[in-house]
Amino acid sequence: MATGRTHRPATRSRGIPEATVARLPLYLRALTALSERSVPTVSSEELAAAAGVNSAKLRKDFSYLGSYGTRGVGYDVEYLVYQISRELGLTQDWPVVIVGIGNLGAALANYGGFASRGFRVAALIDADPAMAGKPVAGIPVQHSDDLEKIIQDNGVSIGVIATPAGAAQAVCERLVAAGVTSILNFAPTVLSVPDGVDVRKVDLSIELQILAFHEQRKAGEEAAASDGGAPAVAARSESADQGPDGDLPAVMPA
Amino acid sequence: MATGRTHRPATRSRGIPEATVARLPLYLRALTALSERSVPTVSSEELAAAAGVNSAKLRKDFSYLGSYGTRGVGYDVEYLVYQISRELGLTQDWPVVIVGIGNLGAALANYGGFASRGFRVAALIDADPAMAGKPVAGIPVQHSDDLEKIIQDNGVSIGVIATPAGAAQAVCERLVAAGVTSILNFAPTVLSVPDGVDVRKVDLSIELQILAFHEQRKAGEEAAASDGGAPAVAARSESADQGPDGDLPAVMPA
DNA sequence: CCATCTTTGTGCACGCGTTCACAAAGACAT
DNA sequence: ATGTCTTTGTGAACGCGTGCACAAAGATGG
Repeated sequence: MATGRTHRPATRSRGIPEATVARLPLYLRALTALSERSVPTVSSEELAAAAGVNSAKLRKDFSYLGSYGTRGVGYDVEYLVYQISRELGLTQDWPVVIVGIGNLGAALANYGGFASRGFRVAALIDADPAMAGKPVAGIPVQHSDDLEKIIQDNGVSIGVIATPAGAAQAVCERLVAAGVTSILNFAPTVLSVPDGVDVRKVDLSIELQILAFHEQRKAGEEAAASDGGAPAVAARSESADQGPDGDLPAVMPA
Repeated sequence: MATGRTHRPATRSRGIPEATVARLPLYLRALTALSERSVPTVSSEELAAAAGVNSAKLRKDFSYLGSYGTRGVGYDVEYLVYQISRELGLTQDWPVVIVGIGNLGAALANYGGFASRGFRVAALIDADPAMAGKPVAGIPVQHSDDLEKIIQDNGVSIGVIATPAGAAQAVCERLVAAGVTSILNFAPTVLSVPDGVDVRKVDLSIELQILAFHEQRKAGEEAAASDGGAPAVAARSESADQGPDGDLPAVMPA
C-alpha cells in the first residue's frame, strides 16, 4: 500500500492491475522453489496452492502477462520465472540505500533476501557521526551529509527509510531531491512526496493493531456463542508444501 | 502495504469493512499527535490530510463506528482517540511473543512502537541454545523447547514469527497448537493455518519487487517519451532487456 | 486421424471499496 | 428566532478485483 499522495489514481500500469503486480513476487518465490527442485512444469492448481491463492486468480494474473502456459500441461517453470522476473524488472541491478542504521536498519542491511533478487545495498547512511565508517553487514556506514552525493554516484533510485519518525519526512525530501523515485518507508509517519514518486509503507504497529482488532472480535464472538454454536477449529485450508526452502543466508526474512 | 495477508473470505467483522479497520490505526496515530498538541477538535478535512487519505473516505470510515462528530465543528480529538482505541481493542493488554531472535527479531524486540499501544513483549524465543538466557532489549531469550509453556503461562494470543523461512511453518503450528490465534509473519513463506487463525505477512523482498516494477515502468515511460514514442526500456545497468511488450519467445528453456 | 482427457484462458456476474455530491444538523451572529 | 455558514453523515454511482464456469486448445492414446 503506497502511502502519501503518491498513488496514481488508477493508472493501470501497462495494463497490469496493481493487485496482480503485488502477487507476482509471490508466484516468483514459489516458482523459484520449484525450479531449485528441478520441477519442469507446474499446473495453475499446484502453483496456486504453493502461493496460497485461488487458481482462477492465478491464471487471470498470468493472462495479463501473456499466454505462457500450455493447455493440458501447465506452465514451464523456468520460462515463467524468467518472464515474471523480467516483468518485475529483476533482470537488472537495483542499487538501494538504507537511511537510518539503528536496530531495524542494521537488520535490513543484514537481510539476505536483498541481494538474492537484483537488489544491492549500495550504501548505508546515518545521521550519527559516531556511526560513520563503522561497518554494518560488511558495509561502512556513511554520514548523511553526503547523502546527495552517494545517491548520485551510485545511480540509486530506490531508498529505504528506517529512521525515527521525526526524521523521516526530511530524509524523504532529500532523497527525492537527489533523484530517488521509489521509497520503502519503515518510519511510522505519512510521507508526502511529489507526483511520480512511489512510496510503500511497512508499519509493524499498524499490523499488530489490525490483528488486535480481529483478536478482540474473536474473543467477543466466542463469549457470545459459548453456549450454542461450536467454533470447531478444523481442517487446514491448504497443504502448501514448501520444501526445506534452503533459502540460505543465516539471517532473516523480510 | 505493507503486506500481504491471509484473508478471511469476506466476513465483515462486526459490520466494519476490512479496509476501514486497516485505516483506523492511521487515524489513531494522527489523532494522538493532535492530542499531544492539545488540539481539542479536528475537521474531517484536516484529519484526512494528516492521515494521508480522502476526507470522504474518512467520514465514511467513522460512520461505521457511529456518529462521533459534530456538524459544523468536527470531531472531538480525545473522544475519538478513545473510541478508536476501544474499537481496535487497544484498551486491553496484549502479551506478544517473538519467535526467532536474529537480527530482525532483536530489532523488533527493541522497537518502541510495540509497547506504546497496549502490546507487551511477553517473551523472546529462539531455537539456538546459545541464545538462551541472553538478554535482548532487556528480556532474556528463552529456548523454543518451552514455547508451549510460555504461551500458556502468559496467556499469549498474538505471535510474531521472525525465524528463517524453513522454520516458520513448524513454529507456526506449535504456536497455534499452544493457543495463539493471530500471527504476524516476517518469514518469506506462505503459512497455512486452521480456520479461525489470522495471519498477516510482512515481506520486505516483496515490497522491493513491487517498487522495482513501478521503477522499471517509470524508466520505460521516460525513455519512450524522450525517444518519441517507441517503448524502449532505458538501460540502467546492463539490461539485456527487450521492450515492455517483448512477447518474443525469448529464451524458452527446453 | 479421431476420440478423449487435461488444463488453460476468459466472459460474466457479483460484491467490496471509493468517490461524489448533497441534504440534514448544528454553531453562531444578528 | 431566524438566517447564514460550516461540516458531518450518507445515498448512489462507478470501478476494480474476485471467482465461477465453460469453451477452446493442445496433449495423449488408439
